[in-house]
Amino acid sequence: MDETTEFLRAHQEQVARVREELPEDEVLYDLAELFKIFGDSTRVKLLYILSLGEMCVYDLAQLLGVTQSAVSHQLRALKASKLVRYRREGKTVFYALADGHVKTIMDQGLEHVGE
Amino acid sequence: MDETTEFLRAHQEQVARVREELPEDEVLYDLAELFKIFGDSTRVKLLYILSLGEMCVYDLAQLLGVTQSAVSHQLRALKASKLVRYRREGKTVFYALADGHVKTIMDQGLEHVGE
DNA sequence: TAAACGTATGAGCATTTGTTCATCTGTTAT
DNA sequence: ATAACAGATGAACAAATGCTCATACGTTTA
Repeated sequence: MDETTEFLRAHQEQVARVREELPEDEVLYDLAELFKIFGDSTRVKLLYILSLGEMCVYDLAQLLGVTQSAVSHQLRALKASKLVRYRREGKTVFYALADGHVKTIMDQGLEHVGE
Repeated sequence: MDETTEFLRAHQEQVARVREELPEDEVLYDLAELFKIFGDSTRVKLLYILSLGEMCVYDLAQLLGVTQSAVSHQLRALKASKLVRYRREGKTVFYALADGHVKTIMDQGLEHVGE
């Protein structure tokens, strides 16, 4: 076996090994979908606000400086990803983080960007 | 002060308090930009692969099932975000994760999606 | 029951994003 | 020197995304 062939074989071997260790495509797809949620400044801001406590839609819109409609649309996405929960109190709906993962993920991110 | 006024005042107070606790807009913007990177299945897959060890562009393209060009474009984004580092060895360039944050963030995410 | 209020949702539109194709740069081998 | 190879980059295009506007829904109050 010459050097070139040996080189190619080594590559193929590594590729094959990694392919085995890789999670299912679907899992990584879901992972990307999750992070997509955090990948928008309106939404991270929203999530950060909710990490400080529950809040109603109107106040969220005020804090974010966008339409009530826009917030509502975003909250819908967050609900779909099970990142927030909500409770109704009369005409008002209060949103809050669904669990601790969200804060942990944001904190790790903030550490990376140097905060 | 009637009930309605009191209700409004309480809202305003909470909004004001949260506004103070909120990080700079720029920080949250950077945070979103960081997560945007993870919010694409090609890129998370890429990052996951690199978490298993360094690898050259060609092999990455093979594993991801996309063009060499596409991988190169993505790696460029990852470099810009300081998520990967690289070293040249002859004609080949090997990429690897820049630091541990990346893996931590992905692991938290995987935990959330239930893996 | 009708008006008012907070929230949700669909349509439409402008922007952003990810990919491929073609081409260019840089390194090695003949 | 030049051909061959690994990777980088710009242009162009299709698809996805986030916003606003208009309107619908659910709850409360007059």
